[in-house]
Amino acid sequence: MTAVLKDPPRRRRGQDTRARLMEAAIGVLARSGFDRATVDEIVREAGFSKGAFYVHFETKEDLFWAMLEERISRQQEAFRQTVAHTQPLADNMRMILSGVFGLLRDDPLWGSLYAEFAAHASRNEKVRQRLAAMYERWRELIVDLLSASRDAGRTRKDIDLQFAATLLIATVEGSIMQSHLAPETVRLEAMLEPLTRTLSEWLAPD
Amino acid sequence: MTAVLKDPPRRRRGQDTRARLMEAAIGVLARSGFDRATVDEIVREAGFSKGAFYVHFETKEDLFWAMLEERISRQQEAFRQTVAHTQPLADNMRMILSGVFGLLRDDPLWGSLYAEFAAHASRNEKVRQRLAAMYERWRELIVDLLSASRDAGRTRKDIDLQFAATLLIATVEGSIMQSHLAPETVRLEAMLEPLTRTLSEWLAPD
DNA sequence: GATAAAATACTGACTGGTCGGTATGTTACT
DNA sequence: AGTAACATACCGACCAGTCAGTATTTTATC
Repeated sequence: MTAVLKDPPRRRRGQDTRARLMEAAIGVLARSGFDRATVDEIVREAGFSKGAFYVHFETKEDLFWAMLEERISRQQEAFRQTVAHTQPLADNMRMILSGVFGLLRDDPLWGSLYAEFAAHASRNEKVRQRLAAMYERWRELIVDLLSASRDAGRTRKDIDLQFAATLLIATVEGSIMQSHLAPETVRLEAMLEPLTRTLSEWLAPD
Repeated sequence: MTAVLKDPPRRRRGQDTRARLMEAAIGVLARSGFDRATVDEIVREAGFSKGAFYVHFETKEDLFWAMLEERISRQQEAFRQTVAHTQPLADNMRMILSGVFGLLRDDPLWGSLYAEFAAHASRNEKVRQRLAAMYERWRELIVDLLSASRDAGRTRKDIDLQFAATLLIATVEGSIMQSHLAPETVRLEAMLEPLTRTLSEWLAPD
């Protein structure tokens, strides 16, 4: 029963209602979590009525899916654009990290939302698979990057690329997690340079 | 007088009840999350009635706190015991990692529970502070360990210990995250050795 | 060491409120 | 006039928390 997403209705009246509902939902979901977030609150914040909501989404769960997809595709797009093939690996690393960190700085709700996604994923097999696929895609992108760098002699050869990619993701995600939950002691901005240096050194050939 | 027809193994009362409620709650919370988990389901699973619940907990939120505290203290106790001061840093590292990983393997619900805690923390300032304090405690433990190792000349001196501790935690937590959400591609057990080696090499003096 | 009284542990029906979803009506656009 | 977008009022299911009563254990009294 793959819940097919409703086609966005053609925009007729006013602005793009669906987009405004989703934007409002970001705030409400981050503030209250999926279960506590009420449809009434979302539509109120977006300046619409409940009826409008059910024109654009079949259920509340449907909205959740739409948001997850939207966030994932946006983030991966940003990632892809960042990995222009700057030559030195360290520069690439710095650009990727500052890209990701910047996204979080500009949109501070993302951290809460991601925590919500993760929690949902651990109890909902479908969501979990979607997040797993996202990880997989990231790993591919990173492996490609490292692979090219290795072929150019800029990265040590005695390293398993899959493991390296997993470790890189883990490091970044774990750092984000800590800065999200303990911002008074772990500041992402401050970690950019040391992280870049550490990871680059690790990957550099002797 | 005449023996009342009651189950011979009389239920122990009080003390035991609270523990059994909490144990049942672990499963229900991991499965449904805090908001969807109903008190009725928890007490049913524990074999009690709703009234019993409210003898031992003031609110559902109260139960959540109790569980958070219990998990944190248990994990830190395990950690403290693991860091017996085995001499080589690599061995210590391996023991710590396999300790943490083992905890997760033996109790697979922990991953879901932690995701739940994190999600809650990002919308509840009190919970967030409690988790932040937990991170802080971990950092202290790790800094102590590294500090001792450095003094013994077993760890490079040109490294900021706070940063190193943050990075170690991030790496481990991020790995756990991935293996939790994408177990088909990231297996914790398989990461034990490479992780140990990588982290040890990074910290070792040239 | 029996028994009553008090304290404690637990039961489960009930309530008051909440909220996702729907039914039906209204407005704007073609 | 017909249709899609939106509004509003409503319903039924669900659920945290309460409370009055029951069961069991502990303490007090003789």
